[in-house]
Amino acid sequence: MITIKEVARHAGVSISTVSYVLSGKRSISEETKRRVEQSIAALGYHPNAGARALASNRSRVLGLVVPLHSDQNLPVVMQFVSSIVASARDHDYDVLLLTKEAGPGEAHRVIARSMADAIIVMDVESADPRVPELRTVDAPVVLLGMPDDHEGLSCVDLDFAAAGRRMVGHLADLGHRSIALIGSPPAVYERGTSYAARLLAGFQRESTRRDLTATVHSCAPGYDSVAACLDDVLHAGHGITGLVVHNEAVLGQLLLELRRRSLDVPADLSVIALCPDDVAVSLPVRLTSISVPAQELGAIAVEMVVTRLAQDHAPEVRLLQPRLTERGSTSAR
Amino acid sequence: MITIKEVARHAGVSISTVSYVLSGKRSISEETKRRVEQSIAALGYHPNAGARALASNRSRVLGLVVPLHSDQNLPVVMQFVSSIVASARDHDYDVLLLTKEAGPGEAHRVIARSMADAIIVMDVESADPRVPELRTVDAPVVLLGMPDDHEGLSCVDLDFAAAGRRMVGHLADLGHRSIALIGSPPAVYERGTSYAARLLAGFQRESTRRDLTATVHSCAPGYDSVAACLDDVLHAGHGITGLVVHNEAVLGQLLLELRRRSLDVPADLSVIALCPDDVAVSLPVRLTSISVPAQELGAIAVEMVVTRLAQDHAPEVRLLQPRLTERGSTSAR
DNA sequence: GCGCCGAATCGAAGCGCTTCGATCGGCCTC
DNA sequence: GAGGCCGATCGAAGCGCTTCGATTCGGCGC
Repeated sequence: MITIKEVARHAGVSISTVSYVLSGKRSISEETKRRVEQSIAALGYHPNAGARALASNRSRVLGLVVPLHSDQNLPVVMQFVSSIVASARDHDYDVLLLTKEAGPGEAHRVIARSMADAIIVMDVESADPRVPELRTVDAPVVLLGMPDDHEGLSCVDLDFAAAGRRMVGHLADLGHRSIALIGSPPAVYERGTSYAARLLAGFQRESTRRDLTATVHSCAPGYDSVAACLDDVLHAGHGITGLVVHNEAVLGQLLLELRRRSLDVPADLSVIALCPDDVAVSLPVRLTSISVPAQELGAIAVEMVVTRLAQDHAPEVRLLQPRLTERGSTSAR
Repeated sequence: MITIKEVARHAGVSISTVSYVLSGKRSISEETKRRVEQSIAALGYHPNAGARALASNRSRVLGLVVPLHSDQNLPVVMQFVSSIVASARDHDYDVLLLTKEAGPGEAHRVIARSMADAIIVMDVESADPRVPELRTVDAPVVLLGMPDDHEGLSCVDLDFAAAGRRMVGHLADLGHRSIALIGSPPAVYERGTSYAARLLAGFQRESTRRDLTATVHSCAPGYDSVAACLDDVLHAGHGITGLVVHNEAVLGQLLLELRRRSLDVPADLSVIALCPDDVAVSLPVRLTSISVPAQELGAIAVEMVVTRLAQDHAPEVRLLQPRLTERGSTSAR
């Protein structure tokens, strides 16, 4: 193994000079810098991470708690992970993979052992049992998702309430007077998944404000339950003309079922969904949608963590405003 | 931060004694061990990972290269990751997340800096460009998947050739004389994805051996291309009665299309697939299938890596034998 | 009773890096 | 021309751990 000592000897300078060339924390003459860099390249030197961590008290590693057994949307989970890893690398951090399933103790462990400098937690729910534990972690923690009680913690999330309002507003602007929300399976609401509840609240608030007739239906995946749900929605007698869907798993089945019933989208029924863009464009009908900007949220989470590592900083909640993309699955009434 | 020094003082022993209690590398009297353990608990001591890595020259971290932008099967990717992380933790290792997308240099980097002790690479393809680079990594490397040229590298994978033979054999045993393989999209074969080619080879070999009429069809996802593919399969004039499917993405669409054509499974057509068990059971027709035993493969990969870390060990290829689960989607002819 | 052995423990030397103070010229100022 | 200052560099003290002798001590064989 090539050490800094050998680089120093090769370049004819002291160890500390090499270190300062690497870190840029003191001024070094151009000439010396060049020689050192040449030696580093010539010898193929790579600083030892353990030694660096020990001396500097910084591991340059971020702990990331990922839901691996998630019943949720895997592509979105992957998008988050991928943008977090990429952003972390941009800031010269590596990512240590912790699993939600292994429990909240993991975050403590890696921080206590100085394996990581900070923690990012994905898939945080409304009444997430991990939150109290996370509050006691002695390092910056950023949550992706917003628990009800986020006192003292930093969070990043889509503004689901705004998304709910926005989708209702979109339909209302087109003249729809009677709409329905097709939400997540009952289990999701019972679990108190934060975003589902927030979207629902936004949906209802805007419906009331706009004086629309609005019904709410939670819907389990599966051909039969989708059909049953649709029966509910359509035969409630409200003459529903607009559908807000917040349940990616059933989108495909729903559209198929509509087609089977010879209901045209958007002529007979306008449909707007909250789902990833790639899903919205790959369905039998291209859907007007709001997407979860996973890339962006991940990058923001990393930035928040990095900021807090540089200097301490009060906890902060950042809610990203939804962006709606029209794709023709909604039309004026 | 509590250090080993404070533990030693608290327990009234030397630093090295505490270290030996922790590592068990020298014998320590019961009495002393007890006192030290009490002190550790009382003070809430956690060994500093950087210091440990520096002194012992072992990070107790595994680098895992994950395909994050994979167009493949995300649930399976997740199963791999999840079993690898769990197995690693069982062996007291942590997992550093590296992405396939960031390139093969990442493996080099983390090893050169001693951030990880070994590397596990997922989603290795037939002519994987990463392989030559990986061969030069100065640490144990285990591949999940088998490149054509795996000289000097350790690999773990399902025996796809055996899986192909087994599925053909299953249909042949039931009396089918004319069968078809519905394979992956053309792109997968062009990319030379190892497992697709190996399954195909097994399929063809066993078909020949059993003297069956066998055709091969690659199939892109999407409602239309599935229908077109099915036209190909059925109207080729061979009177096909059995279908081997190695293309998880189209399974659902395929079964729907069969239903649309009023072809009953298994009365009119026997179908056997290679897909995860949960997919096999959640489709409109429960499928007889061979699954990719991701859990097991991940665990084996970790074990191989850990073994090679304990003592060096020649490269080795481990191919797991396929297990077929009957679910009634195939019947005698 | 002496030497020897093994079990239990200690002390100290690193592991490879960061960082703080000190040093050393050269140059500017008055 | 002395004093002061600043940029560039060096030396050494850790960071918290592992590990290799060395040491101590009680018991054992003869």
